Amino acid sequence: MARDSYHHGNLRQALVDATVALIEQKGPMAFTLAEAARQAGVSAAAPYRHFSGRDQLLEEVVRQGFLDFAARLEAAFDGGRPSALSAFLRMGEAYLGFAAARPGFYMAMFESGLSIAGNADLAAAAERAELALVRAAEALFARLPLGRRPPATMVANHVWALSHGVVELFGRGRPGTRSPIGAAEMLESGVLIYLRGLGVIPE
Amino acid sequence: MARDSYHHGNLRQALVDATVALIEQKGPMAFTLAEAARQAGVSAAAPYRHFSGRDQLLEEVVRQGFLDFAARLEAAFDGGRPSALSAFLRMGEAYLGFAAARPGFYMAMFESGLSIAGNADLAAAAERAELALVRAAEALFARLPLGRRPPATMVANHVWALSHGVVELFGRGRPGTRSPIGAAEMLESGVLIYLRGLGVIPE
DNA sequence: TGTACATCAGTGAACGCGCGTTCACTGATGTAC
DNA sequence: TGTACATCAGTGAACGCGCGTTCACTGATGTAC
Repeated sequence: MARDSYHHGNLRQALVDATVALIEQKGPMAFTLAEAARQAGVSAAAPYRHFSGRDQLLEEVVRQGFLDFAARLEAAFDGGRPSALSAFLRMGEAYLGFAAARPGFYMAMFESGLSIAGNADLAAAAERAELALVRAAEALFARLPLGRRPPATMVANHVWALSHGVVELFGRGRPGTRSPIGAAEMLESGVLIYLRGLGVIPE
Repeated sequence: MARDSYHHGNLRQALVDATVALIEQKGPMAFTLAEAARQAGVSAAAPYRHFSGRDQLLEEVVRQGFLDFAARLEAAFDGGRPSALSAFLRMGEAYLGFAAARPGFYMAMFESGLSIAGNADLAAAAERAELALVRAAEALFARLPLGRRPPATMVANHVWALSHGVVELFGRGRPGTRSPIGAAEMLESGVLIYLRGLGVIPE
């Protein structure tokens, strides 16, 4: 953290890290370029050597966030081993794990109000995450007869929405009434009921 | 809207309305007391006759939002007529309907970062909405044998989380890839699959 | 290895801005008689 | 119905603040010879 010379060495990434820490502590509304620079031990003008401005720094945070997010989802799925179902549930855990371990990234990605569609890099990174979810859903249906397979994109979207809702409402005690049941159990039970409804889990 | 005298007449509510409109247009981060006052056609100091400050105005918006939200959910459920299932689905529509018709309120309630637990009035209003969901879930299970009824609170939370996720991710095209299927269809299909998984819908 | 010099990555002062909030004030309204 | 007066709900000027951004600058680094 401490500067050992006039040059910082890795200011660009240090600013990204500071931004994440700031958002984690005080929410995405509280992030300011000036504060991020201060946290990185640098003058308020220094960030302009690496970013065109406040917005571009935030975009870089979101981009890195989506890449890490996608990587975690992919790693959790692990090609669907040992079974597509267990891999799918592991992916749900990874979703919550990311939101819990990197709340600053998660908030920047989903709560900062930044438009993802407007930036090609961001859209690509977000799409990689979505693709991981869709592939996992497809694997889940691989053994079902062709005519009985639900649309994988729809299923991926349902599960994403449920996961996101659980994070927002119960992952950080948002709507006053913190649920007695933890977020992880909440998501897993919900996904299991949903998959039973799809006919993926017999009985 | 136009002032016809020195006294505004209903400034308190006009400020609430202006806040909602502002948040709707530019997101919860962009709301400022000064801008709300401007929109209400009043000096920047005037709001202090009705609110202790910026935060209290936002709290009032959230409070009114939760009351309207709860009222809509209750009205949609309508005592579970004609059937608990159709009433439950109607309630899901009402959830999305509120988010779509009053996005300013929805954003203030769920995206402004305001702590609901810290304010007794807000907590009460939010609880009324949650209660409506729990009651609807209970009605859904009324015909099931006692031993086979799922915990209504869990079901209410699952559905709330799914609804919220759908609003956030697909209701306003958040994560880049606006889904081809609309938010309403997305929620209804998800809830139906979930309820089938619960055994509420036979087949 | 040494030197000259271009380039890079910082500094610090300054700017204009809009915000939240306070303050003494004043016009409008409501009430007692 | 009129009048005196208290109270209410605004005004407008002022404040201190922190922000985003620009600018000329300078110290550190890398490279050609």
